[in-house]
Amino acid sequence: MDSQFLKKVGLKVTLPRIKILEILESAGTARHMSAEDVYKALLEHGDDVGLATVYRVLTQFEQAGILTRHHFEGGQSVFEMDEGKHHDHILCTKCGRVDEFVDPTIEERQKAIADKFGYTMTDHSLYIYGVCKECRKKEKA
Amino acid sequence: MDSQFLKKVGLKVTLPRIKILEILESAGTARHMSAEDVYKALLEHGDDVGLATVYRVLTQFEQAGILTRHHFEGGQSVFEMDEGKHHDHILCTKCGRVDEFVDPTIEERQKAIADKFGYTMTDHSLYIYGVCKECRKKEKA
DNA sequence: ACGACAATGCAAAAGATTATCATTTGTTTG
DNA sequence: CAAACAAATGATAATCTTTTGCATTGTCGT
Repeated sequence: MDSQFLKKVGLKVTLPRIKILEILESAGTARHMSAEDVYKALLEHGDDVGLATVYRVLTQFEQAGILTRHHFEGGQSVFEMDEGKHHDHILCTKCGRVDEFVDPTIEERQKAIADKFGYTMTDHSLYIYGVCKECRKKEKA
Repeated sequence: MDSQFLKKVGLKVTLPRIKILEILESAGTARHMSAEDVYKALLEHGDDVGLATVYRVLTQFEQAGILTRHHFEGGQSVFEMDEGKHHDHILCTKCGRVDEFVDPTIEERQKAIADKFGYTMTDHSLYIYGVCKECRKKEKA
């Protein structure tokens, strides 16, 4: 994912956009970041980017298909790099841990349901909430 | 759903709470209301209830299990009376129409996924987004 | 390098929700 | 049934997230 990519989607190659891409790409396990998260990460790296720009760029990246925006419980949107493969999420309500999964059966059923109700499905979101193994251990203690 | 119900869940029987219950019960097709929606409906009925109270009461009702809160796309929370039977939603992104469904296969798969990842499932939310039949017709025209 | 136009930063604004606090209203008790 | 207490309300301010306006700066094609 280099700067050529930005041009391809009609965005100028600017420093803020490059920095934000770097943050998102290097996020590793913490792939699910809010705008605020990205902003803080930028500051920690010594990159001085305005919060408004972070919001603007994340929205543009979403529209360009580079990112996916999720609405987890708790108000703010979180973003993650879109690596081509769609997936859903299961979240721990205690520690915030997020795991990803794909279930072909569920995908199928969803399409069937949309058909049955006469909808053309454009999108869907499935979040499973629960308590992960680690947090259950802690609770007992 | 009478006032005795409120007492049972530890809430005093007050005018605002009764009025809000009435609005929710009589909502009919428009069962999915935001706090603002409820507030406006109250004003239209000539009931003078503060917006803060609406938010407070809706939250209390949610905790009491009378209501379910949903996080549809678009920022604000929407509430609906909980009639015992769990269901998921399919929404039209053009006109805002909402339909409800239950799919036992999906429910099952979700539990299986939670197990597989070591989670104790507490909740889940599934929203299918699409364009309904009516809106497709309008678009062609 | 120049000029057009997009992108940025800052601060103000907007939208949804929550907190504060003085006042009012249910509920409980004598 | 009225006093007494606690809970609930309403108005407003505060908070939090996100968006917008606008002057300034940076990109990119020529």
